Amino acid sequence: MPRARSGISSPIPSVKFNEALREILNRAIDHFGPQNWWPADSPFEVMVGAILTQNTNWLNTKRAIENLKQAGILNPHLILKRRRILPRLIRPAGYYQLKSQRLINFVRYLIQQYRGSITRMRQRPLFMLRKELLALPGIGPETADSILLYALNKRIFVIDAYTRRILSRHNLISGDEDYDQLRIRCEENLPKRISIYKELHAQLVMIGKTFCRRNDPHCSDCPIADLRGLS
DNA sequence: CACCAGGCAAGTA
DNA sequence: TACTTGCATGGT
Repeated sequence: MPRARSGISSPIPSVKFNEALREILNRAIDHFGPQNWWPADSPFEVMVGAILTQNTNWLNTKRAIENLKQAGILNPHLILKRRRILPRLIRPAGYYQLKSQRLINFVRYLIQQYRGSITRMRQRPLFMLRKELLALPGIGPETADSILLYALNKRIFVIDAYTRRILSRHNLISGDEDYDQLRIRCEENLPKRISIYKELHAQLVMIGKTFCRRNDPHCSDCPIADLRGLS
């Protein structure tokens, strides 16, 4: 029997949730093809992208990254050295003052703790890194986990607005879980494989961008339109 | 024109 | 703890 105790709603039994995640992943891959995220030429570019794309359209983020490449400063030391020109270069990504400072703080951390070496950074265990990243200003849970999963190849699942909206609209979660509750619930119901975590998050973003906008959900030809948890 | 985008932090009560 | 607001550009 489903438990409904003490006012805490538990939308769906776990045994169904894992099947739902599997089904979402399989159907999305059928529909969109494998995404092989994160789209970037280097782990450092992933990190920069993760910060620049906060609440920002990916196309605008790409423009900002392209500007950094064009200027030849897409590495920790040069970003620090040329920090004065950052706002102009990353302008298309929006919040450019804020994000310039976030990038500067981040590369300072990378240089001071790891001499700018991502290889050295990767030696450190997952949850020590997560704690360090979350202590930096402007690095919240989603940004931290994106960096950990896609730049450092650590096994942690990324929750974003699309993930929450899609699972919520399909009644697979109640929607009021906090970030870590939702992350852990997903991790518990997924094969413990980094490649699965990477691909599922990528596919959820594809579904979200294409079929599950804030307003205007044209969910008719969405590959998971018929998936529903609970009732 | 309004609304949105691969968040986060600071302020308020 | 639970809301609200600022940050800002470019697409639809």
